[in-house]
Amino acid sequence: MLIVGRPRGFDEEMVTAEAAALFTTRAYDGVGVDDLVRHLGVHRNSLYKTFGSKRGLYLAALHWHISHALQPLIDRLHSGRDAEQFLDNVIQKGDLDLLLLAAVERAPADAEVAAVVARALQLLEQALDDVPILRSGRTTGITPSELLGERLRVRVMSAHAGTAASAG
Amino acid sequence: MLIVGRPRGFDEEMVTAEAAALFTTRAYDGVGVDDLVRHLGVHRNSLYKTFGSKRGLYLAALHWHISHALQPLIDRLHSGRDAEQFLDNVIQKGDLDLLLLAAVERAPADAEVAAVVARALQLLEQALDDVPILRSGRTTGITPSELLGERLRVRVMSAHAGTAASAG
DNA sequence: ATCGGTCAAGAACAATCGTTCCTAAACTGG
DNA sequence: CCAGTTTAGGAACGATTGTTCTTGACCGAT
Repeated sequence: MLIVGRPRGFDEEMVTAEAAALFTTRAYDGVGVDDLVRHLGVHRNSLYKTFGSKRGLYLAALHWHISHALQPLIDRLHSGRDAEQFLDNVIQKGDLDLLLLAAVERAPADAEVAAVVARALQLLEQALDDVPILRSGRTTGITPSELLGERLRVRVMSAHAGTAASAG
Repeated sequence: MLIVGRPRGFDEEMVTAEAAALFTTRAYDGVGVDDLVRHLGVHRNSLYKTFGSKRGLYLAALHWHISHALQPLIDRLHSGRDAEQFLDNVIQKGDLDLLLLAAVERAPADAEVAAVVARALQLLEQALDDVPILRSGRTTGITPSELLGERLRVRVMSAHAGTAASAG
């Protein structure tokens, strides 16, 4: 027994990570299965065999995002090491953009996403509560709302930057 | 001259307002033209004749939202009348949710939306800067980021509420 | 009453959506 | 080498996407 069959030609976690990257750039409905197949290099059948559905892949990507982007930030906040750098990466580089998109766009339409995002925000809030962060010279608390809100603004300005440089 | 032809069977601004309501609940790609036709009571041809495309209708709805939801808030902030009530409606009732969705989901994909949203956030920031708002007993400034970020959180929690009442 | 114009109603368009089916390929245990 | 099991490849599914075409209803001016 314990017959395995043909081995996989892809790394499941790597595929999940790249799917997360795709779902970060465009919204859920804006990413087609064709896009996923193209960018991930994995064929339809394998995706459906592994993740069950497009939604399953999205949920996997969301969980990966929380484990590999949110959790490290929370850890740093609790330890105090490089916390500011991580927070800056959230705001400037968009390290939590998938969570941001899930919160604004997906959560109202998908109850499971709403639950996952709510839990994530709760964990983030606890981490931010425990460790007041040095912000712009003053020691003050910062909430998940402020963090994601600030990221939201930078994201919009970044999208606007490439459009009109001379506009007021 | 000045021949008019058959009169319209719908109010353009009312249709724009209802479209705004639809684009607030679901994301842009999540709202089909069929949905618009169904909920607005206006037929395809009329929509395309009036707004040119689905995107045109969305942009009209976004502009309407800014004129009829954001601008009144800005006016109240400058006059100081009922400002807190309006801010609370933004956070609790989601009076700026279309702007929130446009900022997070649509702006990165549509340059014109990015420009409109950036301008809107700029106007909101000026209004919030001019008039410090009394918040939770303390007089302190509030930024658009904090406002929309707080709304984001309430929105997620609201979506999560109907799902699991006993979950921690 | 007839023409020029706009609007309404619905069928129809090609394209894309998420998903499934079928067959060949690649591996392990007998 | 053959049976058994899993993945890869690609065509194909019905449904829905945004958009356009066709036909007829309605209005103001001649």
